[in-house]
Amino acid sequence: MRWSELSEENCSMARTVSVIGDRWTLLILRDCFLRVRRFEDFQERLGITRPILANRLKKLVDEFVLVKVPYQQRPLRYEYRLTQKGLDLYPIVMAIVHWGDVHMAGKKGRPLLHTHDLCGKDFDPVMVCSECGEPLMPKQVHVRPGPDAKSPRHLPLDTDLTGVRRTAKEKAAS
Amino acid sequence: MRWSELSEENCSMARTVSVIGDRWTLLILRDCFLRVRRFEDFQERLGITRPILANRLKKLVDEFVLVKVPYQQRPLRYEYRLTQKGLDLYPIVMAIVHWGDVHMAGKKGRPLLHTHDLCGKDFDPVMVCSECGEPLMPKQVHVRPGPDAKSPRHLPLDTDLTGVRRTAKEKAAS
DNA sequence: CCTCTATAGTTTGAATACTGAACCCTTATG
DNA sequence: CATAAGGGTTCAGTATTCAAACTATAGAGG
Repeated sequence: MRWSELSEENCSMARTVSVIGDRWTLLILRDCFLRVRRFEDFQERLGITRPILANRLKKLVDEFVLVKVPYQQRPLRYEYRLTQKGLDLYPIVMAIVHWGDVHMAGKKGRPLLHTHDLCGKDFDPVMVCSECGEPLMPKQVHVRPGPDAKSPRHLPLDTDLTGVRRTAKEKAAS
Repeated sequence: MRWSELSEENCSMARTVSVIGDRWTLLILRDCFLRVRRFEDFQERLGITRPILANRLKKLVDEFVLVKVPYQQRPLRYEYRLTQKGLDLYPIVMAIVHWGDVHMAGKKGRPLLHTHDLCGKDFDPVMVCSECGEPLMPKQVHVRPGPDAKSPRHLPLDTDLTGVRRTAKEKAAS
């Protein structure tokens, strides 16, 4: 499967991954949330090569995750800013950073702390259910086909979620 | 920068990305949360090539995100299961799927719905502050150096977060 | 014994993508 | 006119990925 085909998959994860599923893109987005906005700054901070940076920024602009905004005339120069679509990536970025804080931190602790202006405290991000507000546990969630369900390859419609997989033999028998 | 160097960066995002920052790895993990566990099943569902699948599964096992568990003897065969470290990736996966649902869905709606067993309702994942429980907005969060802060290249310690970037000239003057 | 099937990989050569270094363009400054 | 800042592009060499075929283990059937 090619990158270009990924975005046509009938799966929200595949479609998102077609936009941000690349190590450099994720690191660029991290820096965007840290208010980095200019080509030279991204390049210097990330240690990314210039051709790749140009390519990734262009892709993010094409996907409306970033916009180019002029910050000076003569010579005309642009900076890259998150759109609302880009700002909506915040939970993804925070979830990734938090997992790193918990599972990949060295002995000295975490590199960065986050403070919530609303309550004034250092916090961790927690993912909760929009309906009941309880933290989400993978084993307490199950999936079912939505209005746009159809891909036989990407929706496990014939998979029971109890963990008992059917063998080819069992499938053939049914 | 090489993949191998990424994991040594002084940044939780870079460290996490060194483990999961690859389109195939993310898609494999999605399937793990859908209870897919065997090589042939991943291969068929994802349309991934066999060498890459073997490589990515090995990497995830090396990182303790997955474990190989034998499910039969003679011939000895293993399946891949999420460890606790792997289960902790759930917020990342849910955040990615949710962004796709909101920003990349077609006209027909979303491919998959999620039901929360605790409250019985279809839900969206929401990221909240661990301290006050309010939903997190990027503009209401600021960062500060943690106990393991040090990388001059990856911590914006000299960046004011108001969006006003200093030019090289201004930096030189200070 | 011999072959076929199931499962889980490995090998191989061609196609793509990434890297590092250098170069290009515009305008301002000395 | 030379140099610098800022934002890219070009190019040759290296690394990754792809598709298809091949290997390995062991049970089932003849």
